[in-house]
Amino acid sequence: MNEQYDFQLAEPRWQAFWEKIKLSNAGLSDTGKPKYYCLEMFPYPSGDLHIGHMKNYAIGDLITRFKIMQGYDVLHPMGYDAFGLPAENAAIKNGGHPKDWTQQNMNAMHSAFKKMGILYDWDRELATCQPEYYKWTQYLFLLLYSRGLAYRKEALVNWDPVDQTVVANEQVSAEGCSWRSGALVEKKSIVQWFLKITDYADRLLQDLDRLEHWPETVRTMQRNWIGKSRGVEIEFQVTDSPDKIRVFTTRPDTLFGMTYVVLAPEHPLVHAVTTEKYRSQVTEYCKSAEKMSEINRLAATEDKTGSPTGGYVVNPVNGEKVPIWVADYVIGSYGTGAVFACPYGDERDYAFACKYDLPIRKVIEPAQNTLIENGFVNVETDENGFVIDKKSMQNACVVDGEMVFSGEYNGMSNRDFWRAIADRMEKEGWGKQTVTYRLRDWLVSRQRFWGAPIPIIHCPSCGEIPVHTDQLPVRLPEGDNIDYMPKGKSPLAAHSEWVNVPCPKCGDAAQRDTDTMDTFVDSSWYFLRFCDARNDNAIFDQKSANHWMPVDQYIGGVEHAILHLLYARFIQKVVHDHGLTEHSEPFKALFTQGMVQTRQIMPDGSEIVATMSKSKGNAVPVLPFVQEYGSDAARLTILFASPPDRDMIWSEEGVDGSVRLMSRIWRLYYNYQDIFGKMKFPKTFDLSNLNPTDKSAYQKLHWAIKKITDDMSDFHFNTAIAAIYELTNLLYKLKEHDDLSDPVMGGILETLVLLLGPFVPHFAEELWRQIRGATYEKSVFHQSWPKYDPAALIKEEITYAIQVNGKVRAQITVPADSDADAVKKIALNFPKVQKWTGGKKIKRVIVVAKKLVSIVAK
RNA sequence: GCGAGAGUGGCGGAACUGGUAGACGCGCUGGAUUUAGGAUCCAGUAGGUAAUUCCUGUAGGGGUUCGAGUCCCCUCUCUCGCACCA
Repeated sequence: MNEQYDFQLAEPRWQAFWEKIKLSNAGLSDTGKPKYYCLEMFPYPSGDLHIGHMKNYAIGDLITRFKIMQGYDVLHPMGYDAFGLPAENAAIKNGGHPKDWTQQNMNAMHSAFKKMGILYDWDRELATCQPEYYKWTQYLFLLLYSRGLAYRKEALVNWDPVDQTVVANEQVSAEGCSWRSGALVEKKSIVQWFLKITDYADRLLQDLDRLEHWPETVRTMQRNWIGKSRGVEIEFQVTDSPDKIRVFTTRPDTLFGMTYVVLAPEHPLVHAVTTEKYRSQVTEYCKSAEKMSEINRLAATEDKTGSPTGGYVVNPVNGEKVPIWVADYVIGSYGTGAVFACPYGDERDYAFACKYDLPIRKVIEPAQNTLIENGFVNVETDENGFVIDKKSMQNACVVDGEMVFSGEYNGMSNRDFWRAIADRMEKEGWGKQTVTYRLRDWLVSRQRFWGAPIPIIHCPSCGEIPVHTDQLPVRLPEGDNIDYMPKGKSPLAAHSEWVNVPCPKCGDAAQRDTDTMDTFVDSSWYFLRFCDARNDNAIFDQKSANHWMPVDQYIGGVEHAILHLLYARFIQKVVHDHGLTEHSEPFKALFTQGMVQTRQIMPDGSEIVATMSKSKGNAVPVLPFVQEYGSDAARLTILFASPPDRDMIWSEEGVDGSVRLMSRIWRLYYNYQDIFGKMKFPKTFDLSNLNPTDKSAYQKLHWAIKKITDDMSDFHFNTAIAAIYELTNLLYKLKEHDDLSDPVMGGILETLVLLLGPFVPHFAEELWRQIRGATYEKSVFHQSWPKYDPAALIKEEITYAIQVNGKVRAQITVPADSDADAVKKIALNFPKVQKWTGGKKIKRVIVVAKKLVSIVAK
């Protein structure tokens, strides 16, 4: 054994060894081992792995190795989310085909993964840009199409002016910027492909309750994103017109308080209800509203604008005529694009009514004690319930109460009235209860080149014709005569020999659809493909999918809480409904790791903290770090630095501690190398036969086994590593004692290697081989994870803390089987305690078993 | 504005259902060994204090309790998500 551990030698050696013995290949044996599917979100092949990636993949590898040692048949695959704009932008900048740039990056990442020693089943490696993969993405699209879940329509969509393509709602930030380019999106009306995720809204919502191993935050975010609300749809007759305006509301109980109706500027009836007198004003308003939303969707909150139309509707409950307004605080694409306004009970309507001096009618008398809560001030009304001084209200009344000025319903609680009026409108036929979702259909067409072509042919006479599945994949053109420059249309459109094909149905001249799919489609099913990655005849084999799915542990960043995770759940459900898998949820447990950030000093001297990513230019690559300290030290540092779910600001400080720990452990084995090979070490000991030194070493080991095993299941890797430090520190102390015996120390060192395995795998493998000798051929990861000896955790003596009047004043150590009275007696007679109780009357003594004694003295 | 989470030494972070706050690590200080060390080992390290003493301390303020980082109320700060969703 060398005096020092040489990671530069050991790491490649054991990486090759693991590959040779197929340690990372899943499903090889029929030994009846239970399956375990561990998956990290696959990366976009941006070039090289940075520290943020490393954190993600280190966690996956840790779990994988831990589960292998626990006797599972572990599936742990890796691939690349390889379609996407950066490749295309690189092709524009440097020439060449996006394919080549992507392939280069994938090669670089593949070798980085290997240098990190992460245990992947490389036989299942995939890249979404390979025809062998996107063939099945296209197949999936056609499957959706055949089930009526993919359709084309013209819609006002989010246009990214930088990337020259549309993006989905989910892909636009709250500030109105595109998730990729960061550009402010514009609104544009284009014919687009959509996936009907709204059909699954309710199931996506309900099944969230079943995902008990998902973080609550992610479930809440998805719940909010789906945004289910129960309400009613009411139809209002427009006066002097056959038209009816349908509105959606969750507050039909405020119907008597309706004083006007509002249409969104893009509502189809705006022009029909507008009278001549208001026509030019309304047209002008709609135009400016459209422009507004293009310029800044943020602007609106305070300053609501609108215009009367001159039209009126009739309130079915009291026959009153109220004016129709058009205003952009109503969103065209949500609900019916129209609302009835009750300024009394809705803050937005209240603000609008104040601005345009529209009447407010009181309909709910809040209970006295709820008045102050909302800043609402009760106000005087005239005999018809109209508020006399609007401003004096200060705020809308959004609390529950009793109905007033609501005809025969006066005195009813507003909640009861809600149901009563809903029943009545259904009976009388002017309204019905409905459910509305915030979730919209998933817009999947992209006007760019580097994605899976949408496998549809447009024929002038036959219309949309899906490409026959045996004609898949619809391959992207190769060669270097392609102009990737974005022009608002996919570069494919300019490639005439690609576009022009005979119609599969009639044979006449037809054109391929030139859009490509959103890359989130590619990644919404890759976990299924991993179950059967080399299948040329089917998207995946049902038996394989049923065996491996669901993913037992999915690991990735929170940034995908809505986008990817919602899409993947949707696709899994579709595939399930199609009979391809028995599971309707893809990810049984989800762990969202915190992001790795960097601290940057800006040119103006200010400091910013930003998530590490290549596109931000602040990515710290892993390879130099790994080359300097070794993969094991690198991951140990990252895992020990903070709990994995917390964001961390990256710094290399701390790596010295990891290196130090490993060399300390190495020297421990170096010192004891003579005893290995000479003797066989017992696994457990009878504590009563051990001397105090042996005993405390043995007890600490078993404490550590328990601690590490428990922490591992809770993803508390930092405290598990702390336990390794503690054990090592104690062994260093004890080895100076003469009575530390070889059998005990040998047994501890044999077990410690196993505990190290998931954290520093190369190092552990090297030590294991050193212990077992050069002729030994098995991996440490074929050893089973150690179990703790419960007897070692039983304490014979217990230290009690003694508090006098709430302050800790002394400690006493008593035999573990001492009863409360005995402990109390010792405590009260303890000199240090008497110093504080002397001259006082003992009023109360509380003994908390195995913990402390609390004395109250006066 | 709404929703979620967080605030503990110089720093990263520990602390199970209320029970000795600061585990473990980084850094720092002192010592040992060494030709030398950014190697190794030992000791110390929340603040105050002469003290192996006592006091004060988990963003701030109140409360419950024998006992509060942990539970309750109020305030402040930060992060994330949604953002006129009717």
